[in-house]
Amino acid sequence: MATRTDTLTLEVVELIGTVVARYHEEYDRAAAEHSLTGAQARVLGLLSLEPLPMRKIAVRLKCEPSNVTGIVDRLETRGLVERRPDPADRRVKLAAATETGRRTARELRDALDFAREPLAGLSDAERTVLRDLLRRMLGEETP
Amino acid sequence: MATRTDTLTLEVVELIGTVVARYHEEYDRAAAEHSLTGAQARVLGLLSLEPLPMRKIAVRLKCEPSNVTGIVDRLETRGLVERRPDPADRRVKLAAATETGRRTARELRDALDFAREPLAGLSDAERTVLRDLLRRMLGEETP
DNA sequence: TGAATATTTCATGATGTCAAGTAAATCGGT
DNA sequence: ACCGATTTACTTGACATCATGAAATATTCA
Repeated sequence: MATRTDTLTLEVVELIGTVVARYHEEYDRAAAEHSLTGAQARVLGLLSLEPLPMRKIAVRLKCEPSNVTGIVDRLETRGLVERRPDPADRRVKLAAATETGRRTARELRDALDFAREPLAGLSDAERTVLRDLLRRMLGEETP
Repeated sequence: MATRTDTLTLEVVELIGTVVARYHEEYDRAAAEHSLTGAQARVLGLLSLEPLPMRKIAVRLKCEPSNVTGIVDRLETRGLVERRPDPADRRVKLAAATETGRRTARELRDALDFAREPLAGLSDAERTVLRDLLRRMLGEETP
């Protein structure tokens, strides 16, 4: 059984820290190429899949709804997103990506090669092992 | 050979995204328990290992030196960090963790169970595989 | 009608950038 | 070795973004 401080475990923890750092670097760099911040890119990515009420964006981002107002404001100013009324509930405003917004989101996704490219160096079998280990690490049961 | 969009690769990419999100949740939660922000906790963690000039902190954080001034200011106000002159170069200010700061940093590290605890569910052999796969993903050669 | 919900606005603080300023070290020519 | 010019380290100030929380408004629901 591993102690809390055995070398192997600490090594893996540090590697995960590096993965996290690398992921953010890549994400922010890709966003910056479109003059977007990380938060804006994240919201735009969500809205490129489907329109969402402000409330749900806040839940996904794990932040206060009042914060989302500003982020969507900035995206809307740049014509990447628009607010629509929800026909079913007049309290709700749906934020939806515009055509320009969807195009930008697509370019962003394509630029996010951080994980994809290095994974090309692994075989299918290795990728499968990695997937299963990550799943167990995250407490998801292998289906 | 994997295409850019094969299911397995996308699955792994998404898992890594989840790992990143989980990591930050845990990190910020642990920091918040000590009334620290993520950035403050990160700097305190660095300084608990060794005193560093402001410049080097900025390099580690990949941000502007002017930003570090504020973060260290706040840590200093709370008595967790102090600024010392560098005897070798009077332009330089060394930021160093105080005794209180080192204790806080230690508690923070102990609270960061995100990666350690779920890793306990993996065998030594599995951890070794995970370590090697992560290393290759990060482009580090296995020593 | 009264409670709960969705959004916005405002105040505040932390973080991030950039430009300008001060102090100290270093470099190059004499 | 000296001195002026450049570089380096840090801070300050102005400004944008992100984050929280409290209060205001509009709407829905019980």
